[in-house]
Amino acid sequence: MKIDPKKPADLSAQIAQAIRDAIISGELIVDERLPSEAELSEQFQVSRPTVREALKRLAAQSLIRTQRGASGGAFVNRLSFEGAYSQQITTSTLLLSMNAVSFDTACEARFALERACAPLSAERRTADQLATMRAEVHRQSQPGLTDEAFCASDVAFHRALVDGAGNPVLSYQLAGAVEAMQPLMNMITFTARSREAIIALHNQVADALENRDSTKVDATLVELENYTRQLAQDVAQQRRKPA
Amino acid sequence: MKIDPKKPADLSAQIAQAIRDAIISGELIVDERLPSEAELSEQFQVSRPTVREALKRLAAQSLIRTQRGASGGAFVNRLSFEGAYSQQITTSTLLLSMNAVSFDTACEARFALERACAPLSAERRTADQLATMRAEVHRQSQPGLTDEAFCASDVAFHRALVDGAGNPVLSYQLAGAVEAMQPLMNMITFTARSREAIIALHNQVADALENRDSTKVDATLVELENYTRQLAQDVAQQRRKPA
DNA sequence: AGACTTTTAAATGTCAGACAAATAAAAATT
DNA sequence: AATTTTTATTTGTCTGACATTTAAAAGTCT
Repeated sequence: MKIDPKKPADLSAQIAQAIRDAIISGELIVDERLPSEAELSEQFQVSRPTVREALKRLAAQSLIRTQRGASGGAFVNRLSFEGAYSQQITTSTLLLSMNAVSFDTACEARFALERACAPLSAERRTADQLATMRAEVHRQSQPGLTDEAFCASDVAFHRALVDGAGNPVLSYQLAGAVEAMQPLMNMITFTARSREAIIALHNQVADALENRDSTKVDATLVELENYTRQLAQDVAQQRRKPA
Repeated sequence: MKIDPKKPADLSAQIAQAIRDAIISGELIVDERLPSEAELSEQFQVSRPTVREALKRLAAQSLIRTQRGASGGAFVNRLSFEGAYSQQITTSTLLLSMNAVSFDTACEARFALERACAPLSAERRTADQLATMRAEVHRQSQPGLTDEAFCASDVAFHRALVDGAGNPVLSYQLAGAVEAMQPLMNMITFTARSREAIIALHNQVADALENRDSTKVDATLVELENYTRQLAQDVAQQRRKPA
């Protein structure tokens, strides 16, 4: 972890990469304390501000945390699934908005991934997760709900479905795909009738999961995907000619 | 983007979050230039090193890039799918290794996601992607290949399969799941016989994709998953009692 | 006037040294 | 022995300076 050829790019980036490599390779293990900023600046032969910039880079990726005080310092973080969600969601959201990903493309990806979870979820979903889904469907049926709140509840419903698979790796990967859709979904105006249709399909999904009928879950998700894409298409068409 | 309550935690983290929010909300658009470090330090009423630490945090997430010189500065990055891969893979890899995710769990997630791509890939795969897969299978059959090289080729094969779906969102989400498995796969010793079996299954997948037979692709992926998990189980068992 | 060279100014990258604040351990006191 | 005080360590922040890079402005020559 000492390598630092003086030729190329920013020192702070190089130092961050060196420490990052040490973490990935296992040279630095979870909860291990890095040398103090003063020691690091000595070790890498750079000033303390430069070391600090490197450490901030790592902190931004949740690879380390810092603590002030006598026995403080920078410590290697245990990267948790929960903590990785937010970053994953931020990145996914920006990817969609900055690259002008079409609603269809995002929607296709989302439902393809969700359907991948369906068989596992039908097999393993807990009563708790089923109750969460029922509760969200109930919320969706409340009058006076804003479109944003409806979408948020939709996301919560689908996350419960995904979590039902009982596989943290799947939940992590899916979080980005499901949550990143929310800004796109928010562009849709949900009429009373379209909400009714979606709620009905959500209820069918919940019913099928309750009966552990994975075939039915899959079929209903296909229906839901088609309906959602149709809805988005209608909204887009209406915007083109509002008359 | 001016809010900065002086109550709580690190200033550089707060400033980074304020700028991050501005980017996410679209207040700052792609390729737009941020105010100079001097201006930002004035605007936020902090010193330049503090501003710089904030900017380095954002640079670590590829949200901005910096350029030196007269008309240089910090610019909002377009977050590209390609660029997001590496971060996604790094995070996924660390998640698996730091949380002691079992081989079975990771394997299950990976194949569930891949099977989600299979129907789309059967429909849309290009001749080019098929050729890539054939080439990788051929590489896998070469004698004298190290286990690492075999695994790397395996990853390349599966990435071509995923890319065949022609959905960049899917490719992005799947990259993490597929590549993060590599360190786990590398722990397996591939005998000549097991390589033969895997290559045969890979050929079946390629054949099915060539015929656009999504049912066959799915069935073969299930076989491949079962075989892989069995293989890992055997290795684990052999390690427990090496006698 | 036009093409080339030189200068200049603006911006990031880096450094040095200092002080503030938090925190845990050591020392002192009750 | 328990509590309080002191002390040392470490991160967080500030100030000011210099180095380096780069594009545009100014100058120079043909």
